[in-house]
Amino acid sequence: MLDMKLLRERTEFVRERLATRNAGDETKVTEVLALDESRRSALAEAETLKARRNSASKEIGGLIGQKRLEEAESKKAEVRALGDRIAELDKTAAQAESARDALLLMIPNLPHASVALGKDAADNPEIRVHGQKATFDFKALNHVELCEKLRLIDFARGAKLSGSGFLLYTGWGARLERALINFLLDLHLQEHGYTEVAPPYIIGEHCMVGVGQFPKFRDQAYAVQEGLDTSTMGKLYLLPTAEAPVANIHREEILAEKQLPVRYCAYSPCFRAEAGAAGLGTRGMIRVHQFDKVELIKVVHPDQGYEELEKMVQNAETVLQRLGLHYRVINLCTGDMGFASAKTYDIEVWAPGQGTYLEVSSCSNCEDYQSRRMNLRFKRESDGQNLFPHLLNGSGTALARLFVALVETHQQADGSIRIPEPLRPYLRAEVIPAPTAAA
RNA sequence: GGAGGGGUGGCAGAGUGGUCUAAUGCGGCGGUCUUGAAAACCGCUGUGGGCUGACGCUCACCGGGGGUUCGAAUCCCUCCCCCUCCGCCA
Repeated sequence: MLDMKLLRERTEFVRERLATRNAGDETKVTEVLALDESRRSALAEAETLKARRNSASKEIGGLIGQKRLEEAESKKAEVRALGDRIAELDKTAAQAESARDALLLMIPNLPHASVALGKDAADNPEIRVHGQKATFDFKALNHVELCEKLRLIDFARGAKLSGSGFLLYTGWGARLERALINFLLDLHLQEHGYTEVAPPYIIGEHCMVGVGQFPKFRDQAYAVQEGLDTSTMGKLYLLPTAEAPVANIHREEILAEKQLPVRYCAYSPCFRAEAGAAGLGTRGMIRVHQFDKVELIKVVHPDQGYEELEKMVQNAETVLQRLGLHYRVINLCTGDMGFASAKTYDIEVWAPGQGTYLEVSSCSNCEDYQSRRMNLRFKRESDGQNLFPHLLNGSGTALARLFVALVETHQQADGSIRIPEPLRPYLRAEVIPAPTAAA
């Protein structure tokens, strides 16, 4: 969430930055400020009265100690009235505070000054391009055709098991998925300096609030329940991304400055309800309810936030370069950015069979927006101050779409799929063979 | 699922209604002594909020929330978490 002090002291600046998102959030500012004001005035009065009560209570203790009981009783009567007024003011302050905070949680992060202004995806500037669109001297297939022909994925039986939007990987398909996961993890651990973590896949609500998924996107998550006990419904959720648990690892902690930067890398499946999403009806792997992802998370000193963001994008790009895939990097404009982010790069890989670019990575610096929500701080060595670190997250990368780009790009005239060199040790094969007549 | 025990500062650990402004020990930081170090001694050592131009003043926090009381770490209610044993189980 945003810093209340910033809202108070630079109100117009906050309004202007929020307005660049084109989501109308700037209108909430006035109300937040009003609630904050009523909280503070009630608090100031309550605390003055509490100071008076504290000293009076001490006197009463003294009087009783000296057996001056009558004086003590009259003093008690005097203070009793104070208590009522204090309770009233405390209640006012608490109500204003929780209303203020509820509203604050609904206000997105301020876009960084370097982010292009714009309304939607059409306004996202392209930052750089790597490689070229693959061309074929035979009739190239799309990934659905390839997956069916090579029996990489059994779409029909996946749907039979769990409904549409769920995939059953089979044979080489399952092996390819697993090889990719291991390739990605090793790359980031061994070459990019990340530490591997393996988080729970079912996580508490506070994790979702911490990263800004909730309260706004509650309808997009799968809520779980313990057995038939409906009272447990909604206490835990299936993770929509490993960002949710991993970014929360150090929540409510005060890290030593020398612990920074923290760099985590985690594999997890990701579960998305995709309620109301247009594309889910599409056949194939582009938009599904469950997909695998290797996620990158960093906790860094605010001075290094943007430097580390650039490195993170490069870490994700390396994946696509090693796999010989054509991609472009775009910068999300103010109107297209995620809720918690101050600046986001998307990496889109070319999928020849689709004839489009597919988003396989989204790397964001959320600055102190999430660390403030989860009360994660670090102690600055020079003066002992507790500061909010920058929290970064990026996909390194999402698997299902990577799978699509890979098979569509590297398909061969004979129906096989050539495996890029760096992936071969993981798959223990140089090609996924074309189906034989017997199979 | 059943039974029991517990949650207090960075850590250990005392504290069952009133100088708790939380004892004591350990650790950490600074100082004295020393050629230097150790030991010893002395001092400091949590988080957040409010008010103030500032020095500062003040409030809250003993797992979370609520209650009783003039006054709660302490009494009551409730929730959460941890540990031990039993049962079931990959």
